[in-house]
Amino acid sequence: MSTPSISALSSRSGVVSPSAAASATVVADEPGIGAWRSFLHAHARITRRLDEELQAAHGLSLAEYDALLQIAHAPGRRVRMNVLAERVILSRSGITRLVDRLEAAGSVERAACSTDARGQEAVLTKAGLERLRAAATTHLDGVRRYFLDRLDAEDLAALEASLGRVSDPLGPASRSGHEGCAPDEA
Amino acid sequence: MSTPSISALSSRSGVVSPSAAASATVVADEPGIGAWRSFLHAHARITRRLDEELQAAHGLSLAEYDALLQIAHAPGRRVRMNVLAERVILSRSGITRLVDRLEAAGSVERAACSTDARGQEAVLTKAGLERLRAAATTHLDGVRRYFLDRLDAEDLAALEASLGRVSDPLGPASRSGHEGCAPDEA
DNA sequence: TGACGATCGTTGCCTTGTCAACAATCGGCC
DNA sequence: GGCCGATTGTTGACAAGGCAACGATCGTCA
Repeated sequence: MSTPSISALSSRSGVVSPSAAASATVVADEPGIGAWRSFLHAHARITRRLDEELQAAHGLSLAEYDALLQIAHAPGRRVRMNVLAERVILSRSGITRLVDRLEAAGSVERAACSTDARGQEAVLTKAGLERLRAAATTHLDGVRRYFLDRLDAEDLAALEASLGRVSDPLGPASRSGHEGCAPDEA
Repeated sequence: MSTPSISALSSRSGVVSPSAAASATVVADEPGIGAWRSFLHAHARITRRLDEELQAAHGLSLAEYDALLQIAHAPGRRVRMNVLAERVILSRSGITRLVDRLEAAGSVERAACSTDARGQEAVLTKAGLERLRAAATTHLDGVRRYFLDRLDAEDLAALEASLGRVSDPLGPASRSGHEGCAPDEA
């Protein structure tokens, strides 16, 4: 588990020091790089913390928590592996294995998809829902402490707008609007 | 390589639908969660893209790039493993292995630390510097395309301020101000 | 109806990074 | 000076996730 780090990646100043010998310039700097570094740093620190807390308190990684949440939100509390992978931002094999774990833990069950014989759905169990509920308090508490509480409403609005703009199309991105197989739950 | 996903993690609405049967409420929602989700999403998308590009063009992961950059910025182009780990946000073992790779590629060399017999330093080689320079153009170009160009100066300033505030102390964080062993390069 | 490319979920193999344990060394305190 | 806890870098064992390949199925088009 844990966050993969990624970390920062840019420069500070074009020239290290006037006295530094040979080739002093490493990488040209640029306005805005500071924001980028803050972005990476904040992400690395916060997600690491959140993951630790979630793991310690409920034995869930952030990705697993997210998967449970996505399933819980879907109509019928079931989602095709397919779309789950997309939402949690994992490869198909990654989702297969993540669901394996959740299934082994009894939080999720697999079910054949009624309209597509190739398909599998991940269905949230009662135990899974319970686990998610418990984990949510821990998680949301962390998000508040590390993120929300440090920003006022204005900051949050600005952040959401900026970051939303940043991640929107991002090149040749595919987007499907489907959900699962079952139309809905009774 | 690639980004570890992490993904989003919160809720949309407290109640799924008035018609949804049994326990409809999954997780309580909260103002600001939208910003948080944007944050995670933007990070996942962008770093994945940047990592792919860097990997394809120069065979470097984002973490490796960052490590090279950190070393290049240090006085003498050398850094203690110790502090390098801290800056790249990796565990000590993680840094050992990352430097192993860079060393195998000829981008870095290990050297004993003059003032602490336990210590090792990662020293940037000429080839490493060259590689970093080449990679930097690719990388900075990506950062611009995916991040900087989508935000105006005001957004960037706001982002930097907000995110900086968010990642600052973050609880019991240690901070050392050291650099390496050698005072500086001739 | 049958053939053919596309899609779905899974699996084997690989890479990356973590944790725990280790030997070597440091630093302080007696 | 010598002991003892703390720190440093490395290693072994492991978890997580990606890619490529697979068998099964779908959808389309002839």
